Amino acid sequence: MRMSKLLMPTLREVPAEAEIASHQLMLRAGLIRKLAAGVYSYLPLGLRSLKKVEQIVREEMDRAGAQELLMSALLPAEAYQASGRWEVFGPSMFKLKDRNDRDFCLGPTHEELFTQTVIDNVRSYKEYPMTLYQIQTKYRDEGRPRFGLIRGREFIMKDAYSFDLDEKGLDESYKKMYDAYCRIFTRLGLDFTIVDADSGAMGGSGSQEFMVKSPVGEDGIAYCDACGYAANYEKCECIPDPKEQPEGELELEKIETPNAHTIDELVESLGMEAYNFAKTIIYKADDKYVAVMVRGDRDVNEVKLKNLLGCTDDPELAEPEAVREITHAKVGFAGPIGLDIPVYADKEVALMKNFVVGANESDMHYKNVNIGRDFEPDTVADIRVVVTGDKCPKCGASIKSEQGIEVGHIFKLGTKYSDALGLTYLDESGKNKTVIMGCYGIGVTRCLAAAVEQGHDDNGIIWPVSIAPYQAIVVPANYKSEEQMAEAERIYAALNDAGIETLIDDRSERAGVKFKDADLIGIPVRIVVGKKIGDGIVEYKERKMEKAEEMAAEDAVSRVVEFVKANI
RNA sequence: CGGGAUGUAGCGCAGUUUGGUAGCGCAUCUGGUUUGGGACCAGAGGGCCGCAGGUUCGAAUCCUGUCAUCCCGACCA
Repeated sequence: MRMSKLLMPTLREVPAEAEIASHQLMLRAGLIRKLAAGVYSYLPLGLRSLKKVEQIVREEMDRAGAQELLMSALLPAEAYQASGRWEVFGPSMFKLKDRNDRDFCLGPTHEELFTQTVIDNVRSYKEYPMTLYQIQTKYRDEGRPRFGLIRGREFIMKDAYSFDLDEKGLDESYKKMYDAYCRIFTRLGLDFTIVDADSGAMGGSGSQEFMVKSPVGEDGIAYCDACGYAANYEKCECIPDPKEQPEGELELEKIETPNAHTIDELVESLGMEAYNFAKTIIYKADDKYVAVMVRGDRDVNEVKLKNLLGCTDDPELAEPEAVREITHAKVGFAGPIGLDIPVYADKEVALMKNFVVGANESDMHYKNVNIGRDFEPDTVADIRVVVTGDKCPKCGASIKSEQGIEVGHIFKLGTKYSDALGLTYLDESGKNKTVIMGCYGIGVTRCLAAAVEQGHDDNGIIWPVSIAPYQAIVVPANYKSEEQMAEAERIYAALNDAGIETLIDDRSERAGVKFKDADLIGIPVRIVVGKKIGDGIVEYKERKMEKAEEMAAEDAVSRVVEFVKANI
């Protein structure tokens, strides 16, 4: 491609709206332009990279035996009504009406559609197992789109769904997708981590996320260097840390704690450590109230709580009025003693002795509280959030944490949608059974952003060869030199003939401008035709290299071909 | 959805406190000089100052409303 004809509006200055590297660079390099919050157009260079990501995903899905199809993005409401998700999605679904006042939406995800497609079109159990996928644009009206392509309202996703006759089949289908995902992210040049993820209350038997470690990631990863265990923060199992506990049981005491309604204030006024307290927090879950206890220096993990309670709605903090009614006290003085709602205590609380809790009376706390003597929790379970330094649940070493961008998620769905929509089959003995599903997503556009987030320096993007918009660039340093231009053209033609996707910077710009742009758009390898062309010498430089190397033009061409073939 | 900030030329910004006919840098166009890491000189074009009301002789500037964008948090099938 001739850059004199290429729509590549690079920006020298950083657009004010972009906060993170990938967003800034994708705008500056002329890959994307914003149309509205979380909605972007792809310009030629951006589209080329996007198509390459899609193609890698497609090749690996096909290799794994999945079949590609394509659903509409515009969907009638009925598609989501049977599963209840027309309501569940709420405001995050883009809803619209047609001219006859019929409800439609722009599809946020397609479990129902795939399930229905299989119901309508698969006739015999002999057709299973089957995995179907599509690469398609999704719409979610996010409360807060941000970070460019990392969290948009319109984005491209590869979603796949497996259909199996039994659990064993699901395990096999899941494993195939797992392997395919590893290949995909490796080919995309991403440095990724696979973490155990929450599989939700609907009883899926497994779920893993593919994370690209990055400080701008929105998900927390807890991991262990010693044994390789890694889990989503929400999912990571917590090993109780007993701290030192006093011997014996002291006498229960009610003490005045005026206006001390936070742990910090209690620590301050009583001169004790946060881990001598137990917080009691009133949650509302599906219109029922429960009390949740964690140690003073811990936080409640609402995902674990939700799974424990098995509620449909996410648990949320009870309204202040409800708290006052339940505890007969101001907010901040709730405790387990004398409460008439179920008490769920974290495992760590069960290990505590002579600790402090709210007294269910304004400005009062109990001191020297002991489980068994003063109250009995209805349930003891792991309901806190993991913290750095916790013991690894697998090997006991110290847990570390990092942020990650979720680029893929694989999930054993089970029968949630096949039950809801009635996807069954008759087995060989004529018995009616439910098809077991898995679902597997990859954020295609997000992968593009993640690749830039992971591959850039001060000068711009550093694309992996596999998804670079072009693989090589030829730069004649002085456009007024006929000799340089002619030789650049010759090299450009040679590279194209060798099957290398090549740009030639034939613009009448100064050399500095061309170098800056080549670096900014991140082309993996560059040949500069300069003054030494009289002796047949050009410069060869990979984007990652510090300095260019001089060599004969022919050698540079074969070096580029070699480099591209080795790194694709 | 709660908290905060910002909307002025394609991009980055000043001007708003104290009302007086809109400015700088980059980019664009023309001419000239340059030509290996975002050149220089001279000239030119480009604005419903987010939008709608209001106050005023007069509003980018003051008041009210509204919309949009970004940041922190909540939420994220």
